[in-house]
Amino acid sequence: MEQHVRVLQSSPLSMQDSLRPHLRAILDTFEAVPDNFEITFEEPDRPEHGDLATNTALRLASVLGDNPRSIAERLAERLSERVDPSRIRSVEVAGPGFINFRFAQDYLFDGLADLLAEGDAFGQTDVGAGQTALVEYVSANPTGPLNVGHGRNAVLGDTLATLLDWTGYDVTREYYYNDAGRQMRVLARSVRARYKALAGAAGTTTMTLDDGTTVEVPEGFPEDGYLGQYIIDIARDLSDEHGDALLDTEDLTPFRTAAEEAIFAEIEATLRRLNIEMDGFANEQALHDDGTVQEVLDGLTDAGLTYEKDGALWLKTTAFGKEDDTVLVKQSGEPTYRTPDIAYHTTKFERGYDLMIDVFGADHHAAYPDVLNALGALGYDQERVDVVLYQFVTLVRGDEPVKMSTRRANYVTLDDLIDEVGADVTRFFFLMRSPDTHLNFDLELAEEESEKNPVFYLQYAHARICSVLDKAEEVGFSHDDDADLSLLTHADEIALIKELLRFPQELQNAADARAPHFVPNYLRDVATAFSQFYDNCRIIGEEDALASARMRLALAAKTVLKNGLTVLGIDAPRQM
RNA sequence: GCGCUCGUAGCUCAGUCGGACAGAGCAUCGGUUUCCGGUACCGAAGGCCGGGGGUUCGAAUCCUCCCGAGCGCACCA
Repeated sequence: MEQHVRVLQSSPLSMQDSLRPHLRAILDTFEAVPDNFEITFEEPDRPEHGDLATNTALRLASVLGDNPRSIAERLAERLSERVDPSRIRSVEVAGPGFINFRFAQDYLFDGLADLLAEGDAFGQTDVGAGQTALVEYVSANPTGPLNVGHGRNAVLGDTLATLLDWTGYDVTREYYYNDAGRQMRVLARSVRARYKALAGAAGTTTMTLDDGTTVEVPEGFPEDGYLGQYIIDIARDLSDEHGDALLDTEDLTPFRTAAEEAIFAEIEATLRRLNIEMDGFANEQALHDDGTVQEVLDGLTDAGLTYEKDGALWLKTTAFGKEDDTVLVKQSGEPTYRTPDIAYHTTKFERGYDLMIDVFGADHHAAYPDVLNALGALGYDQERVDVVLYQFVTLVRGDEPVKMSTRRANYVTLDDLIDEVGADVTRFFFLMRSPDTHLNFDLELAEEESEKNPVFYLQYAHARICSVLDKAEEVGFSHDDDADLSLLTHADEIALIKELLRFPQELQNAADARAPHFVPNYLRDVATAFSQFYDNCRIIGEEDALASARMRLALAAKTVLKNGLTVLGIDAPRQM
């Protein structure tokens, strides 16, 4: 905890924490104020409203039956007597009854010194210390290359994991896939048909797709088989390795295994390009093999939540408020995807995670409540599972939507996207919007390496600071850590310091709200504040003491940009 | 029909405990450089926050009804 206090010492969060007890003590002297009255602070939008504000008086008006302005006056007067003048410069009543606080400059300089001392670790907090978190993401079944939607999932999940890591959690990144169901069977049959065709053991036939067009496929190719070129490549590899030896085998296993391995290798390679490395993989088959799936079925049955009908086993989801019950085990004896999914989640609980986050596409929204409710029925605390849903991605090029057909596998793959715009831009564009909004990914804008492209604005600011610091050192200036930071009194210097000190809180908010997009938005503000400072405050040419102090401030800005981009998984280049 | 997400400037979007005159980027128009990276900075213009009703001292934010968009509503995942 000592670490936590030290890290946050300079941020507005700790200022709130230090002001709150004072205000609480004052409120305690008012009979009518309930003990559980919540004291809240906000960071005002406008500088003339100070650095921190509270609406306490406004909210007490009805409770006390007095006008908010006069309540505020009384509170402010007593607060002024209590606060530490080395941290708070002024306490004022403003507007309808807000109490505005202004930070003392020494408080800012101390914060800046702390920031510089922490360096690469600045921004880390330990509010999650001692807690473990599992983030499940990507979780695409290995039936083909990752698409653009998987990309949003992957980048969101990865960044959420990093955010939790930076806020103190012990984080595990996990990828779950279904390797036991129908999809993998269709995949194996698709490969087998291609393999037979390559060996000359199958003729060709035509198949009509949903859009009315026809394609040539081998005889025996599944109705809903996978049409991509990668299937043929896998078949060819099998043919090279085994010759005709697999022609007569009825067992799909060699085809399935070969496909799974080949496709997984591709998926992992794609993820690696995006700086994504999973800690572990979990698969459905293992849950069947070790009996977890059966335990779940037994548990739900013991809870009285299942029944048999039409040869299938049903889950009474109506008991959770749904319109219809849903099938757990099909007539065929095979479970639906839901059942192993519940089983998988029980393994997360059994492994003892305090927090479990699932990243799912919007198309899952109807399904996950069943999983959560089933977990609740099995005695697990569903509050510990948090589902982050993201809306779909549309690729556009200027005004033109990019047409895609999943069926034909002629969609733009995630690899194609990375080839076209690069990993940094890919990550940034997926992260800069709220998961809740439908994402328009503009390839034209993404490819533009100019000021129009927000990721370059941040990278440019970082590169520029590196360049300026190098130049200043070349001509004989230095930024010792004993520089006198109190020389930084220009309005743009103060504004930049305040912006930089918000970083730990900003990461905290992003982690708490599961909202990675807070970070790109914040970093843009940092880059803007730096640019304004840079425009109005020279370094080279100033007297040594001031130049040193400004170099320290530039270094601090560089640190925040670098750390922020690191959290986003994006490179912070020294030059563009 | 039901459910989820969304509807904010010309475009793409912030605004996540309801707060003080609604923000950013791009696009448009205008300005800034003897000087550290102008891929920058400053300014202007641009909004009945989809619409109606309600709660509140106060609503883009909460409730309700309507309109519109996307996604779901499988013994597919």
